[in-house]
Amino acid sequence: MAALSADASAVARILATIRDVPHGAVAGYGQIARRAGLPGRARMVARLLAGNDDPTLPWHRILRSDGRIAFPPGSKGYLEQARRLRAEGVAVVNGRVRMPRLEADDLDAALWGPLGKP
DNA sequence: GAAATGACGCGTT
DNA sequence: GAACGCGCCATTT
Repeated sequence: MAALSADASAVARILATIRDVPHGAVAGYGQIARRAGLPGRARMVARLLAGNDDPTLPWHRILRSDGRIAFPPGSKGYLEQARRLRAEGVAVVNGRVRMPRLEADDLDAALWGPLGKP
């Protein structure tokens, strides 16, 4: 049937990219989308996580570009994500993660390797 | 087919 | 750094 959701290949790439984020590290929606070969589809990544059914998917490592938790402060998802991040050694203050800045730039290159650079 | 919605991003103020 | 506004993408009503 029918292609109900977005292309399965795109979804697979996104999920694979998320899974590639190592323990204790964080990444942004747009970052994931870009690495998955879907620039500008940050929202698609969010939608995927919203409907994700995979408990093994490290969704808690995905944050906004500002390094902030995407959930509204005080909500269940917010607390859950913050709790999980801290459990991995990630410092979360006021719903904001303290570190992406230094790694954000290096992250995609450092973890997954040089993409459009050198 | 138009309008509304949402785990987003970026530039401005 | 926070608040605002506009743009972008995909699904739903």
